[in-house]
Amino acid sequence: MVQKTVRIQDVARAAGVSTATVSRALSNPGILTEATRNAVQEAIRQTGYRVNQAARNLRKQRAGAVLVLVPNLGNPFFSQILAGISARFSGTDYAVLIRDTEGLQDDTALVDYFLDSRVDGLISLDGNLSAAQMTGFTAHGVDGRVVFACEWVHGSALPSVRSDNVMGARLAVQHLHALGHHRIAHVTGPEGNVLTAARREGMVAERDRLGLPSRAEWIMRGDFSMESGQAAARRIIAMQERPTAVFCASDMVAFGLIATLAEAGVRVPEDISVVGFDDIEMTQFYRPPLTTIRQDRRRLGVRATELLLDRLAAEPGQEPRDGVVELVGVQLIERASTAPV
Amino acid sequence: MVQKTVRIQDVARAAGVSTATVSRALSNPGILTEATRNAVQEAIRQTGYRVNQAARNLRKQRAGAVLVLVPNLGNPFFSQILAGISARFSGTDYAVLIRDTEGLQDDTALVDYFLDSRVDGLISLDGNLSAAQMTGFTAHGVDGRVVFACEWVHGSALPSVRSDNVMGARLAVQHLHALGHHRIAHVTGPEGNVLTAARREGMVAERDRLGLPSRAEWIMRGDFSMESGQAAARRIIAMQERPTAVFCASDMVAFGLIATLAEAGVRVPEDISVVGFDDIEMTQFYRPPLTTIRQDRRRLGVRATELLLDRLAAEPGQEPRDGVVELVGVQLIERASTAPV
DNA sequence: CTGAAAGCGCTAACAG
DNA sequence: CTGTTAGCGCTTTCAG
Repeated sequence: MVQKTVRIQDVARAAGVSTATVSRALSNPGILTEATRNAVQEAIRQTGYRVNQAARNLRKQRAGAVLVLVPNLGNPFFSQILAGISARFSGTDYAVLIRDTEGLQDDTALVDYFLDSRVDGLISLDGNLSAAQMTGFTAHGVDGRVVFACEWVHGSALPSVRSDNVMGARLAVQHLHALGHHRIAHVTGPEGNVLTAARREGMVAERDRLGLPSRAEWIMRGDFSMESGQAAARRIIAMQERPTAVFCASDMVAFGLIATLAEAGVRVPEDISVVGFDDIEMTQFYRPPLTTIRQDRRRLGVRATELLLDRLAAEPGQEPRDGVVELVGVQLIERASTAPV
Repeated sequence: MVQKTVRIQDVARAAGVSTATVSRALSNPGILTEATRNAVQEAIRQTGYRVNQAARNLRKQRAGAVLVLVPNLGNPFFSQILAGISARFSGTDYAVLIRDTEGLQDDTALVDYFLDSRVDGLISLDGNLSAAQMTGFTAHGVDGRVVFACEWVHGSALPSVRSDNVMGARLAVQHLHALGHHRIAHVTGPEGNVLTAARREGMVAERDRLGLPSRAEWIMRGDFSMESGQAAARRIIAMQERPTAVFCASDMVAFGLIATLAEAGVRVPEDISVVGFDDIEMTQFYRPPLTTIRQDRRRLGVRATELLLDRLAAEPGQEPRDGVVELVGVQLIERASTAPV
């Protein structure tokens, strides 16, 4: 700031009122006479005054910011959720800080962001926060200002907004079954991830409900990446008894799988049908366009933000404490990667 | 913050020193006796003291944050740049605020972020800031704390870190020429975008240098999106005299193009070779894997951050003012979407 | 309805 | 080397 900064006092002087009155004109104009209000407004215009947020925040004992934790900023999957969060916060007087949990040492306690008065709240897209981090929140009484989006922490009562992952998996299996598929494989996400568990659970439940055969080798561990799709494809190619369809825990996995099958001359959907999960932008122009389960990622972000805003508006210590789990609906998007057996 | 917050005064009392000494122990421990330093450190540990950043920043007349402007947070292209920025700032005491320029009204001046003491600096990935925004920076003397990454503002002297877009385009054309292609088309980015201009310029220059034929209809306007690739494919299919190769201004365009050509029975690379730009994650597992120009997006972010950190360290008004243009090298990545004529 | 005054928690002269 | 003191710029009682 090179410009000589104009302070509230300058406005007060220009308007011939006290600083308290200027402050009121800003935060609660209703309680002022129209005359004074106008005078102040005129003075503000003339001086080009802008309130110093740092000072206001200090005085109001708040940080004026929230932290968003992203497992991997480089992963495009999260960008739409971020966009939703960012959009919902715009217009509020909270700044949005973003941090990748990638390089997060376990000794850099997240709760320090609160203790340092750097943030008033936290939205985590990462469900793999350590137990130490979680107890840190509770120990310092900030757990009422933490919400999860997309992922969540297994066993934690903190509020979360998530897709209906179980339903998504069921829809995928139902769709394949309707096309006549019986031998359905699944490439999971990484072990220890809550989404992995939910999607696998839904897949297994629906498969069993429909009385479809199950073979251990048809459930392959992956990690949401294209490389894990590639690995799964290689295993499938080597199988004695190949599945006729594969449900992948993410679209990226599906891409890796399809590309690798194609290299080996296995065609999708003619030889094997493939369903993804997420419906990222690319799916539509992949070859073949991918049948997948759509998650409303933007809405995940928006709703998590609204949950947090509710909590930020509450008296400290009086935040709603019920373990909110808000389920966002998913949808089967039929494209060309699935076909009758 | 529910916990009763411990202030610097509490530490001072516990250590039997003044608050100034505690402050020194924090910022400049060297000037203290070992004895006092230890006493303070012990008191800090006992009390669990953490400095209130808001207060410190107010006192130091800084915001402790930087703003990153992203044209479209939902676009995965930017995530790697963000990751680089975020990584480089971690460890510094600057928070990273992220804002989408999508919903940005032109009357919400960006300079207000500075004037409200919300940020100390700005990195813009958006080169389409209005003239009003730009003059706002200069008028308020904050232009020494603004840098651009990836994109830049045409005609502005503000520092920027960018890929060597012209070279990238030349490499693409050279590669196609080396494969025997003469009739080379180009799908551009959106009009008015600096990247569009640079890449088209490089393409045209190299084409002419090699004495390759040029036809107006072979230069098709796009906007970096898959949809514009789709549109370009339709036009190509309808052409009397089709190009044998297409250089696309982005990988996304290439995906849309290839998928749409394929639908019409035009094969890549057998019938038409395609080169993209960016080398986003997906390219490797697209079908066919895409030949493209790699941009080091992470480095773009890291270097822009370092440029900004230099400026933030300078005395206000004394920031380096030379119009830095830092070029980051690009690289041709040969995959399977290109082949000899 | 408006003003005076007391800080929010910290750092940086300025003395000693 | 350490303490005293005066604010950073704002909001919010408490009087009037």
